[in-house]
Amino acid sequence: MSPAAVNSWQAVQEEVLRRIRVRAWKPGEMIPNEAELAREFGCARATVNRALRTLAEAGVLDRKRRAGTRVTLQPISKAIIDIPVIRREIEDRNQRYGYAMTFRRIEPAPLSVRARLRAASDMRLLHLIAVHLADARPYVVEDRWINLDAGPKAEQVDFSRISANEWLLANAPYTHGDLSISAEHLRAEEAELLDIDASGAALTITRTTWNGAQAVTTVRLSYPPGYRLNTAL
Amino acid sequence: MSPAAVNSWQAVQEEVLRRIRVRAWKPGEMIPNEAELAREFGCARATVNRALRTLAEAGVLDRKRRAGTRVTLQPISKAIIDIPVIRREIEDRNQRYGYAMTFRRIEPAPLSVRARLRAASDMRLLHLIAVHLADARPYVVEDRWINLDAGPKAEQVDFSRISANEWLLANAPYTHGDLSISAEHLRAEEAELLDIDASGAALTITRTTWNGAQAVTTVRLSYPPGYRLNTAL
DNA sequence: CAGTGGTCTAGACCACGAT
DNA sequence: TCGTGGTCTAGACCACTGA
Repeated sequence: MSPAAVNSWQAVQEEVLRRIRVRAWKPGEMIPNEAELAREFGCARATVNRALRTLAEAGVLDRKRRAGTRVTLQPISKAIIDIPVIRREIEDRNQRYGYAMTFRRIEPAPLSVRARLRAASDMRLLHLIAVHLADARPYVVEDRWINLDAGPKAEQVDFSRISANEWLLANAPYTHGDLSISAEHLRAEEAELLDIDASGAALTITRTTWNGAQAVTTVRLSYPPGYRLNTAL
Repeated sequence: MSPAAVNSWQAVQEEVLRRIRVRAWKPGEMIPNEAELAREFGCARATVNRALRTLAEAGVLDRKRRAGTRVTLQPISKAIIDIPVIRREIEDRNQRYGYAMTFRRIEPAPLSVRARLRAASDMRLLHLIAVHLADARPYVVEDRWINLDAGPKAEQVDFSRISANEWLLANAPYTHGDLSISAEHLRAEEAELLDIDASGAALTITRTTWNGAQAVTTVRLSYPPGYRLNTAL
């Protein structure tokens, strides 16, 4: 009656997914507990645990102590978007990477930027604008503010030679951050840097990072029309 | 000399992250192997394994059998974006959910849609356009094609009463899919449905799902200007 | 308060792949 | 070839929380 032993956690996961797909276990329904499944599959409970825990992280199952495990009623797809260093993003496309800084000044930030950084008005900020190039063609515009109070070394760095993107990664550790994706009208100067009509819709990624309570940097990346972020489900 | 026992995998993970942040272990460098760390921390190797494996999944470490574990040279941030059912997305914002279908026809698909579905020209496709409302105001436009060869029941469903978004989730299982995010110029009819100026930039999510080799559905969600996808890093 | 998932342990075997 | 991470096991204790 019982099937051949299913004794790898991937195999358990596959079998569980199969039962969910064929509606043997329906959305919202409880499934047997770990000990029971371990007995059925002829494997250790830890193996079942690994399989079910991973499915819960993926949003397929809901698990609660004492209450047991049930199939998620309204699964939330989790789209995992990889955000690589820009140089690498370009080189992975087999294009030649290039970079040009077009603006650098220590200046007071506009309110919108101060809000992102939760910054007092007296925070010393370095403002950089740069273009990243793929095969000598504009690929993305980077508009960045760096908190000099957090890492004063940044003031001495020659950002016309190394991109802030890379320098910060290697020199400014952060503990956490947030990221936001939106569609924006290209600003005139960004359109000019990207060498396209000003009429386009730009995919924009805004990222702000912190080291403990201290803001490190905030950056706004504007990609030209046509750019897509892709992921598998 | 050795610290108090670090015997939860989260504690091990914290300590490893701390060492990376303070540059005790530098990017590109090898770190001690699992057995050694287990000895140092006074815990089982499985505990160290769980901590390091999770960090590798997060892109902080690179692990290879025999070659050992090293700190990732250029970490790829993985932004995890939750894509909930639209009804839930709206209700989670404490707004009242509403829905209106504005178009329904079985018709041949344009080339762009056939390409997404990898569809032959004779595939029977149901085309739906609908608006989802938050507090009676347009929230997102859904432009969907459903493969009737995959689930013929869809032809009988009254999609003016239940959104395809929800019906498919409950009735059309899929094994895999892909998702793409881009910024698009709003089409005139979409702008009208969203009740805004046609000049805006729309964040667009395109999702296609498959059941085995068979296409299930493809959908294009167009959000009005100002919409943001957020995530923590 | 009792049943469920969450985790840790000590030991074992194995797959991979750098050398 | 052989050291490293990947995984499985059997058993144990614990934290949470629903009944």
